Amino acid sequence: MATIYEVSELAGVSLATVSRVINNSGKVTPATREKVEAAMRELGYRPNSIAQSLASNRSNSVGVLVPELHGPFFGSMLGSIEDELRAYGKHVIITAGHSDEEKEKDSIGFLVSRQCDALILHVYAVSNDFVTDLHESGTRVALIGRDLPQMAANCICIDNEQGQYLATKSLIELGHTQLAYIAGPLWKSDGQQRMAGFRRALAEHGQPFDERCVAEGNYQEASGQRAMRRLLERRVPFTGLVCANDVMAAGAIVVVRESGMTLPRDLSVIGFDNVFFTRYMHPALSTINYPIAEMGQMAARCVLRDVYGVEGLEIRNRFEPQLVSRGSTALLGA
Amino acid sequence: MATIYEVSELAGVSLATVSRVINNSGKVTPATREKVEAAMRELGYRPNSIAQSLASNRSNSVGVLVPELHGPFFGSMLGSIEDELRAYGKHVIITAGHSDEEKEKDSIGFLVSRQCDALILHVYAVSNDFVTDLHESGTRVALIGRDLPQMAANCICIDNEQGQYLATKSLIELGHTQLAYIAGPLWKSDGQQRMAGFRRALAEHGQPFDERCVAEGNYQEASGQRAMRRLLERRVPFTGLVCANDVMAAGAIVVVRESGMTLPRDLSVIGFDNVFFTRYMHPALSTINYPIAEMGQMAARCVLRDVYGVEGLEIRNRFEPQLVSRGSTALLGA
DNA sequence: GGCTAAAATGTAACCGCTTACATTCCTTTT
DNA sequence: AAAAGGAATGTAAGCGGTTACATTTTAGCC
Repeated sequence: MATIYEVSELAGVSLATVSRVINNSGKVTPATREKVEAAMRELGYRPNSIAQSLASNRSNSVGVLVPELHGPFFGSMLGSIEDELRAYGKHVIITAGHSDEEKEKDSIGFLVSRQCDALILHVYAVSNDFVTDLHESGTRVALIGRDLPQMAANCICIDNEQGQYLATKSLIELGHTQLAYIAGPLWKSDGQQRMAGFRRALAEHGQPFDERCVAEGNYQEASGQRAMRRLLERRVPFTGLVCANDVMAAGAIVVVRESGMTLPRDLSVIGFDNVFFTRYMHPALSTINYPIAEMGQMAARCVLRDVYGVEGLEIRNRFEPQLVSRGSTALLGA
Repeated sequence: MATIYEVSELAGVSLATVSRVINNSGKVTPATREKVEAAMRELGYRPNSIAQSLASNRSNSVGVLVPELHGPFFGSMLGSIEDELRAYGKHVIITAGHSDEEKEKDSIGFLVSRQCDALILHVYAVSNDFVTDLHESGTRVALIGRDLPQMAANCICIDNEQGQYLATKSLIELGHTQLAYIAGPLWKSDGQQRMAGFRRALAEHGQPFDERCVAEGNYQEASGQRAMRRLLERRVPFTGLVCANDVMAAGAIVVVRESGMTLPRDLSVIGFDNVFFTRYMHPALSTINYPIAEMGQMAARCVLRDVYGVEGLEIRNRFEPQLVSRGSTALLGA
């Protein structure tokens, strides 16, 4: 690969001038600009962005850390982040943290050492303090799914508690008085918040909370199946099932059908997230909309604004969950 | 961020020695290694990987280019690639090409200028010659979904024609004699191959090919819906629907239901890809297994073997599509 | 202890680019 | 026409590492 040196040689100018035309910085006579561009064309020159980063101390790349790459949820987020950043010529380095503290820290370390100009994080395992420390030590961070007062302007979040509350309330309003809940992992903040929303809805409508009607999962499909089996084994009857995410709901429904029930006649099920495949399910899954793509876009815009000085971007930090009623929930007894 | 210079200062050794302990290269006395490690710990030192890349001319990162980031298909692929590479300390830079020639070339250029040690490509728009040129010019490339004789050892592929043949044959064997086909984009090679498989199955079973029973889509859901509407409008009756991928099948099924038909009684539908959500559909979608995650893993292994000299990896270049029969297809009239 | 070879460590050039500052070249002004 | 000032270009010092090669230390042996 040709270097800037060869270009300057061929064009008969100095390194600095070539650099100026590459970066459109400083003053360059149209004539010499043309000479340089011709030389670059002739050599098929592309600047070595590693060297650019090292010299300029910015890399035009932003690091993204998500829990998982597979599955429906984070793909949407990554897609919107890449789209938004790419429109401004920035690029994306992606790592998966697998909700493991070591791995999350390791990934962050990698992204930082990789000179990412900023980080967009959707993390679970790492503590709030770790994130604020990172932020306060000068690393530019946008956070999705957590709200930290010290860096509120860079947090993009949604009210999980309220979302689960809405979901639960919708079933109660359909006449269901016996509800079961498949919770997310209770060591994760959103898992706790969603559980709290479930309980609040029960409490507000004077319904008792029964531990036997709750099973904890880990947001993955198989855990939804296991949770459903456990719920059925306990033989406490219920007519409505609230799930902390769509994927577990899909898993649970497999088990529901295995045991001979029909949706929504024998059981109303509601999920959470509104991932794309919920509308392919039959009956289509009722759920709570979690605008993850839009949230990713907002995180990207935070970065564009704070780090790259792009102006005039509309940014929303807080999103409201919304009920999406579809065929999987129905009036009790209908 | 501390630099190697500060570490050497604090440890009272030279830059070279610090570099040696970082890279475990050359001989270092246990005592001085300990001194250096202590200094690194004290300073919270992390090597600047940009500088390492520039100096050593390798970046320990591999670039991945996929058509899209959202959707079920490429997420699986990215997940397995990241897992495999990460196990060897390599990292992943991801870009989306959106099946557009300019964007694909631009992405490749970026990844190259980013000093990626290798590229894993799943591209559509760019020509075969472009890829082989890239390969022959010394860029390390692993190709998913295309088979180029000049670089067969670095191609990971599957027989699309055979897959679509199997899908079509399965419907014929269930007694269906009137089949419709929702094709993939016919300018993409896999779109053509799948179409060819559909036609071969018809021909082998003495069934005529009727253009009115074919509608072209672009692999996205909405195009599946549109295609289905077109097919219905033409009023040529059919009892079996073959789709070039699962996502379009899911879209088509929405329209099927809108028009009052029940699956699989009134229509048998089969997809292609076996993306994860097909088992959540109801009836679950029959399809052709396309082991995209495994193929991504193999591409990663190609890179590990060729570029990083990892030995003893089992690598498969060619995969066979397999029929997955589920509830969306049934015996005609059953 | 003195000599030598091997092992450990140090020196300095280099990777390809950016950028502060120095220099040269035009214009303009008087 | 000479001086002044601004525009264009050039020079060279980094950015933070790696690595070939030089130098020093250590160890082994007689």
